[in-house]
Amino acid sequence: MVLTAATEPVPAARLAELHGVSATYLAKHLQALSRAELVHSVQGKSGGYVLTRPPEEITALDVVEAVEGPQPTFVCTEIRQRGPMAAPPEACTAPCAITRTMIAADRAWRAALREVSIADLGRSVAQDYESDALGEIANWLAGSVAPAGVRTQSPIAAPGNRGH
Amino acid sequence: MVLTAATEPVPAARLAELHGVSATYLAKHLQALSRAELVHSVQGKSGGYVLTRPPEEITALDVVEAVEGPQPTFVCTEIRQRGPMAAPPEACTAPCAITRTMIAADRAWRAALREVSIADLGRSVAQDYESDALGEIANWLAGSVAPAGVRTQSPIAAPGNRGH
DNA sequence: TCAAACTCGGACATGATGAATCCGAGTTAA
DNA sequence: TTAACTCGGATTCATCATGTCCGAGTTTGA
Repeated sequence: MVLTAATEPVPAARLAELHGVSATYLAKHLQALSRAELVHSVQGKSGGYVLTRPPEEITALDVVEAVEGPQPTFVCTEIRQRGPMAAPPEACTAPCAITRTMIAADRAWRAALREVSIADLGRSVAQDYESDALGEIANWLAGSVAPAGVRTQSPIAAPGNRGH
Repeated sequence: MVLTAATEPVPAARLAELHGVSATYLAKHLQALSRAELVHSVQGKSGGYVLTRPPEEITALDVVEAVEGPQPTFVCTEIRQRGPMAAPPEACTAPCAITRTMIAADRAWRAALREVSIADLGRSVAQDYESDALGEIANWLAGSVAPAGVRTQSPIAAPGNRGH
């Protein structure tokens, strides 16, 4: 969402400073977004990350699947094929009833995430704070380029910042 | 679902034998179902677990929330309140846009699970295998009561049965 | 042309959560 | 009264997510 406001490549370290989180860890997830072709990484001295598509064409589901993986959250262990009443393997070609239920719920979850785009999220925050927050962020990204040698240091991230 | 077919209390060990899984571990989750008031535990010599409600009134969501907990799967870490562009706490009374999106998806997931009952699942399996599977299971539960001392031993559960 | 500095990328420790287990308290049936 | 069998909570272990590090590659400026 921040990259929406940026006009030039933004380094991972800059994003981490903005959010007050670990730079190396944020980089890890940005790599996932890069693998998923959501952002394009440009290397070199003034490199960073850029969106590959307009924010209207990036859904929340795209982001979640990029970092969590596209595989469904429920995996069946086929206990129906175990124990004294085990069903024969040839009768277990299709997923079981419980699996079908979980898969259906999973689809509903993904469908809901597919409905909202990054652009939608940007508009939502603007409405929440009744100010052009993304514009201010864009300013901060452009400015605050510390002169050579002196780099603005972000405060230490609070321990135990369990994120998702 | 198995308890649907049973007419008498079923011990956790018996259920574990039927499914070919660890008895002690299955017991742990049955305790969760007991805490959630989905099953009632009767102690003593011929004790076990019994459903507290007719299977039509138990949804898949009830079971999932009983074992996973009712709290939403997404927790916000409030990174908007951190870093140089941190939003003031008084502006953060309501959940942020991303959190709202995740919560909405979570609701959709739970709604899908709420639509299917344990009774539905039982009918589904009967249809899947074109046989009264639950009836056969009920028979196995009633019979196969090994004479004193000799207890039918289930095969060792395959290692790495990662379940959900 | 060259060199230096800055970028991303994948490989490496650590901590927390879930998986699997054990033994004790309580109850029932004989 | 006793004895056996049940569930219940406290404990240990493995796995995954979290957090970190250093090397390969590229661009920019001199």
